[in-house]
Amino acid sequence: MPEETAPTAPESTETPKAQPAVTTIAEIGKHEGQSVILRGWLYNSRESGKLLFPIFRDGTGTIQGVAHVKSVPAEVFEALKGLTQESSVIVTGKVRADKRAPGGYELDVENIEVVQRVPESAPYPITLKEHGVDFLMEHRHLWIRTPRQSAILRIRAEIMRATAEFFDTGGFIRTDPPILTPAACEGTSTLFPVDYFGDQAFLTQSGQLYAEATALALGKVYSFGPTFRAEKSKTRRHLTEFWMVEPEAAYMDLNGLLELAENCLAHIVQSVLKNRAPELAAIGRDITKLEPVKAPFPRLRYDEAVEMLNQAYKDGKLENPFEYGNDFGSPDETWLSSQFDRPVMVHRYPADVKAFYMEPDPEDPRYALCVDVLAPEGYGEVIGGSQRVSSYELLSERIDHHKLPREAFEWYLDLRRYGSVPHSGFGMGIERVVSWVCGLDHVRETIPFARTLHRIYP
RNA sequence: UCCUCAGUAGCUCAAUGGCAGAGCAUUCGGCUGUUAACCGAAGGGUUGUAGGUUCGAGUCCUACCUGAGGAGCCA
Repeated sequence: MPEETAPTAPESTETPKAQPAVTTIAEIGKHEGQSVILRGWLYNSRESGKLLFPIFRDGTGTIQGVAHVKSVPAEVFEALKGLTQESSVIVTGKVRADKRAPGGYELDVENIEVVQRVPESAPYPITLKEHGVDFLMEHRHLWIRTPRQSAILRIRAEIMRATAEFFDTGGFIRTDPPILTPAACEGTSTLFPVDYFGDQAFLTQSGQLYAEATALALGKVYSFGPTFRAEKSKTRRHLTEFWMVEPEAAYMDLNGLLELAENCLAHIVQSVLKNRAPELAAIGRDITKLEPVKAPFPRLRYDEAVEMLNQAYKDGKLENPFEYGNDFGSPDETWLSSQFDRPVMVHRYPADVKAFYMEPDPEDPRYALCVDVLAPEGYGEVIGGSQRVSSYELLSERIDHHKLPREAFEWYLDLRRYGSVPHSGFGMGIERVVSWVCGLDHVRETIPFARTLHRIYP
């Protein structure tokens, strides 16, 4: 955490005496008893006659200021009195510990410079009162200023940092795939078309196939970037643009992949617990639900998971019976994941319901060497991965069988022509991980500007 | 694409088929420890759109528009 760098205090060409230090609200405890400068915004203010209680925020937290008509210069009192919500201010004040303050400190205001005053005629639209989701999303550019939303975005940043740290320190080389692609990677999802100098191109829906190529070049790799799905999904788990991390490793089998997935998620969750405890508290997250998230995770074969679902149906815990051979539906995943105190890894699904590039289990080729990792508390799938088909003949056959455009996959087949090896990888949806770690009920709050079926503004 | 629900003041919501309301926000006034501060007053409306039923529609009917939640598909 780098210290705040030197201020460019725009005021005073006067006495070059000892200037109060510029600091942040998060660091304010280090300056108890001293005068400091905070640069931020007016979050809210309460007024009681001759006594004003402006609440400031600066992106790192909030702190209540106190200004009495007799304790500050008249022009300072006037500037503060009736100051509008979210006006930007540079405030000087003395830090005082106070048991009544939620953060432990208050600021006795000494001076204030109003950088920009929000006019009364067009007041800040987001009040401290309740708002509907649609209104908040329409004002997302302002909604992210609220303590809860900024805490979520800080946790998101920590999750992304810890993810990169996990792979960087684990010998994985970051090799980002193209975002503009010539054809469907998996041939299933709906893609966003783009005009590419007169040719049809698409926004990527997965970097996996490219990661396979870089893995065979560099050994262990990962990609980390945005992904696009044009599916008309309208649920709390879907975005049309989301961030995915995709590790891929040569000579790694399914067992290695399972270990990688559980270690990755455990590292992420433990990092957030360690480095973002105040933010977790700010959003009211029950951290006893996160503390058990350590390797090893429970592992279930698809067949075992199906048995559990059948029993749950018999016991009346599930509305609909599960039909063997299908992929799990959303209610099935929700119920399964809620049976464990940490993510559960379901592996070896029937090959028929899985993607064409997944390696069949040599012990029983009706099953695929794949895994879905389901987060607890009903959050469902956060990771999907598999060992990849390494045989040229089998992959070639699968491409034909799925009626994929063969010429678009020639380069991918080359990976099996020239030094093919067993290799594995997975994709992890960052927003779903953030949603689970934060205990949110919708992924749209996990990214600064969510792109959903009916929203591309702001 | 399918199912369900919702659209009334800037925001959150009320209103039995019978005068369009409240809280917050804004403006004005009051208040020396407030915690979404409080007290008093004022301004603020084409009830999503278009038709229909009715003496009378925010309310009932039809269509459409917009959005939300779920299913499917996925991360």
